[in-house]
Amino acid sequence: MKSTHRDWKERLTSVEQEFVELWGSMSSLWGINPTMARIHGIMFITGQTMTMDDIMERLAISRGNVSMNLTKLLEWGLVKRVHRPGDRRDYYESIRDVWELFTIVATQRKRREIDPVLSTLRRCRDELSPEALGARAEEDFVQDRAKRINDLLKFLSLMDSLSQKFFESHKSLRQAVDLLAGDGGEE
Amino acid sequence: MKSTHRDWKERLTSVEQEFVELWGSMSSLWGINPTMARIHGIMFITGQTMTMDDIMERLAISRGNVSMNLTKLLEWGLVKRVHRPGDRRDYYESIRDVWELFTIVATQRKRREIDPVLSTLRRCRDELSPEALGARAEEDFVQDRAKRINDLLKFLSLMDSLSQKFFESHKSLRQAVDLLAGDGGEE
DNA sequence: CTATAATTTCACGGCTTCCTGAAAGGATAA
DNA sequence: TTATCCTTTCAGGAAGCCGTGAAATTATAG
Repeated sequence: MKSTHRDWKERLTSVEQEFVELWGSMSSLWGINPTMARIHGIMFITGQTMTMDDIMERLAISRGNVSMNLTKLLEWGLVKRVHRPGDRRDYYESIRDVWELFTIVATQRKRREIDPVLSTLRRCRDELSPEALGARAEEDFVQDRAKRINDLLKFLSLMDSLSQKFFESHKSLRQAVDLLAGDGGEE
Repeated sequence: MKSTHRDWKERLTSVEQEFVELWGSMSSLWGINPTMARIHGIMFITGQTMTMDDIMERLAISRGNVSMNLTKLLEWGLVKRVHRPGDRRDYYESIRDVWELFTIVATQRKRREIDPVLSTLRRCRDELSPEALGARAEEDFVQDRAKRINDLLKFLSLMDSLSQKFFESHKSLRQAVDLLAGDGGEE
């Protein structure tokens, strides 16, 4: 019962490690690369502000790698740079709030991936319109393709506006959920 | 005004091509590879049933590639195999309905990626519980990590059940949307 | 301004993922 | 059964992505 101090610290570290790997494997879901996710993960789970050297050591990766991925994380807005008086080094810390995290990821993916898809689809639609094809737009072949594209556009626009509404109301939704759920665990 | 026949057919094909490339570039959003998405795309946009040779020719890829990716598409349930009497070859066709498509993709991603994440997170939570760590679970360090993991679990479980409800009601939601929207285009 | 500390950039190499084409496997008709 | 047609499998190779480490750049202290 004496040497448990080292024990539980090691246990804690190994859980952190497990979490970081989990975060890394989720990266495809976020649309980022595994290392970028891991760097975020280690700061998120520990809640610590870290220097590049801390991260290099903890994840056993090179300085360049850390630098490049931190830059991306800053661009995404998932991580913030902070300074300490009397210390030249840059420190970094993760956004802490889960809802905010999720909102950022969803917003970025929408902007980077979904919006371009929508505009390409609209261009496809216009290329099949009577304005572009004249009377030939009446052909069954054309009508058929046009209908599919329109159905897609309708659907994606709907999803888009639904998610928009969801995120706009996320603060109140969150309050509601917190109230309803109390502090009573997850399930 | 005579030679427009070739013209508009080419225009149509080029729009189809554009769509297929769009579908390919969306693949990361779906969690599949670009070729798999393209194969699905060409069947979806044309609405045709196709043989392996049709697809090989249209996308300029090898037989083995088509075969492997069709197998995956069948596993996902995005494509069905159909037969024609008096023809030995296998024909394939895409699911037509946009909502069904989306439901399938979302369900598969959940099963393949989100569910495993949830169970790993639960394991992390249990490893930080008093049952596993004894009195050390009271330490601030541990409490802190445990809280983050619990917040995450709460959040993800909520999202999970929300999306569950969304998909369960997708038929009625769809009817409602169709009714409300009429046939009046996308925006 | 110079020296030093910290960070960023980027060419190169390693790794993973994907694709090809040929060979094996399977099904149908004769 | 054998011949023919079609599909699947898989070893090897190509292509793209990712990480490294050293050099270049930037920032700060003296």
